[in-house]
Amino acid sequence: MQKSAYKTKQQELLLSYLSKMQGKHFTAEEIRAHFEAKKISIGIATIYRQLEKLVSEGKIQKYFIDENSAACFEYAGEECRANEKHFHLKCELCGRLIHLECDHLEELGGHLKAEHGFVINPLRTVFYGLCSECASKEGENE
Amino acid sequence: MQKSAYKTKQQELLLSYLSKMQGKHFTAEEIRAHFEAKKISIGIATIYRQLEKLVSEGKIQKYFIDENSAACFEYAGEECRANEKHFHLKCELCGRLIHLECDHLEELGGHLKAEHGFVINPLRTVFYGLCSECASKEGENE
DNA sequence: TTGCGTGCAAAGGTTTTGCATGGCA
DNA sequence: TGCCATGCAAAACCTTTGCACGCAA
Repeated sequence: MQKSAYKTKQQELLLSYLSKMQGKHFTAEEIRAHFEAKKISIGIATIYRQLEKLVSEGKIQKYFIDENSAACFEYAGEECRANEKHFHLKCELCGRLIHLECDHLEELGGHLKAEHGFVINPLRTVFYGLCSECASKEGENE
Repeated sequence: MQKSAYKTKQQELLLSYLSKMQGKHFTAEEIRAHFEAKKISIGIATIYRQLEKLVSEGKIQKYFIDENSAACFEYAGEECRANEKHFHLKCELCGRLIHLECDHLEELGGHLKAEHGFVINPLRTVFYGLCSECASKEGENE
């Protein structure tokens, strides 16, 4: 299970970049483009392999935003990991991804566990719907 | 907006099949295989086009279960459509997809709207986590 | 007859994999 | 030196699209 015997430059670069950008999301391609802009070339395959490893180690998370677009990754800070209140909202109209911390959601987790035996994973769960701006726009038209 | 001027055999077959299988989920490929087994050949492109139309009409829903596997579709019964309490839970371990109706979740929708201006779409939102069985198994190991 | 829906094949995009090379220990 | 990680290219996968044909109205 412990196979990451070697430390490499790409590994470090990647992790340090992600950790500096807490609270933001990235696709594999965006990461590659970022380093390319800095004249650092990292193969896309390497990025995918590193991200996969980091996900399995719990250092970053992977989100499914849209099935036809690329997966999003985000650094999991220490606070964030132990946080049952942090959820993601995805607007179906404008595509915005919103971070939300709310006690009510923590409560929801407790309820699902107590009443339904389901242990929710806030790090992977995404709520779909309409953000406030798009919802009010929609309201005008209907 | 109303362009479905024509009724076709494939259309009927597809909708009647999906409506008979309420509460179950299908991928486009599974649908194709089902009809092939019955010696009825429907092109995969046609299935995708029909499903897309049915989704935009609200007759079926589309779920993102895993980003690297195919999208899942499910018939939206009348009761189901007007239902703010119907949510899906996806077990990350055993892969099971659970249907859940719960007043608490309806309340959650109200809270998100009132406090955060976010209008949740229950038909697309999937909660990830561990089902009761997998959660208890995990508990033993830890 | 008109034109939408179908089917096939090709294209599109994201992610994975095989294999030779390079770098860490 | 030994072996993991990298990089490139090719493959795999799901989904969309272009185009000609067939079928519904």
